Amino acid sequence: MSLPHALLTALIEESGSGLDLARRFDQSLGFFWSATHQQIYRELARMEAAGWIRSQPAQTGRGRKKIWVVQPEGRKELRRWARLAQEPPVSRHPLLVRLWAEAVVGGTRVHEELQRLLTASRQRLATYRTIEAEHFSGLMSRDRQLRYLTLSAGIHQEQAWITWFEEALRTLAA
Amino acid sequence: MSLPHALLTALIEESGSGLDLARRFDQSLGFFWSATHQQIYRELARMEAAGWIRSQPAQTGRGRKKIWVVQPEGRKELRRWARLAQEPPVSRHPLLVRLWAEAVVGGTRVHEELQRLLTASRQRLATYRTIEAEHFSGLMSRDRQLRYLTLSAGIHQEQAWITWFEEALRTLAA
DNA sequence: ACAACCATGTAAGTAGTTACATGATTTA
DNA sequence: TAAATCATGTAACTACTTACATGGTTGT
Repeated sequence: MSLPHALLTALIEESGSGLDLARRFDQSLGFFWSATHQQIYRELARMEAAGWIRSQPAQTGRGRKKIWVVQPEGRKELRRWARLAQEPPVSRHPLLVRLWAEAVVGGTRVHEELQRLLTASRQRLATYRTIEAEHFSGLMSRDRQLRYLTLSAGIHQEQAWITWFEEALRTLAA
Repeated sequence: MSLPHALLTALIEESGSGLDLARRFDQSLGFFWSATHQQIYRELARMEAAGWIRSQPAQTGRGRKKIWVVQPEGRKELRRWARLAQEPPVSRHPLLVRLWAEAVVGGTRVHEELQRLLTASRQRLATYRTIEAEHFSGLMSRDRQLRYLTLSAGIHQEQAWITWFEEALRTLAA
């Protein structure tokens, strides 16, 4: 599981509350990782129980904001995890099932869906390009280059999908 | 959820037992969808309860082979589902967290992991290319072209990852 | 008869999603 | 002071994974 380690990394970068983290995952980090606040709160509770993080101040109960700070044990755990081999996630894209169903039973109007997903991919790519131009242009430090790589991965993936969507639309049009 | 609809499509293509399906998902279908036999058996039971499929003959209990046949209700359900809009799955690749951790705490030896994943991607791509040459060469019928698209999606994805792995390795080497 | 394999299934646990509940703080 | 918003949390559910159990068939 990578979520707790994503949270540890985020908190080392900058301490914050559960909602702060949820917002960061919704915004800048969203292009390569996502998590809802429910998931985050549950995970933070587990991480506190494990002694990886501590809340500052140690308030309890609902509604009281907690700022989470990573403890030495948390850094140790992150270093341990970050050296393990991790398999790439299996991707199960419903569109591929739909395309297969089109081949088997037909009449699924998959053309429209391809067009819709192509538009969405182009928009995501445009967003990535904007972030790229604003935050990752010119000469970059090693640290900055490493951060850029996560964005670059998203760009490569979207580009691959866009090329494939176009190919698929040509196939269906023929 | 797409698994029951993937199973319906597979069974319309060719009726078979749960284990037959598991083997098909392990082999040819594996490059765009995967499911373990436990998942498949549970889903088949639900699909039978819904009246989408029926076993031929209607044997019960452990160890007795059941050949599943799609009922008219099942075809209807597949057609219904195949027209719904489906969002692409959010991809959470642990490697991106690791790369981010490398930027934040360092010392994660992510270089080795990138090399390992690059090799694995190259092997998968080679497998896809073999399937492509053996089953999808020359002029293809529309049906065949549609089936090729699922393989083509895998090829585009792997190529994108390979390009990105190489870029990431260059960045880390610098 | 018994080993190997084929085939179906149960149980327990992890991860993620959706819907809802509740307390605390800010602001009109 | 009431509404809006911030913030934390519970509950229930779905999908997937891992480990194990059990019956049936085939070959020696």
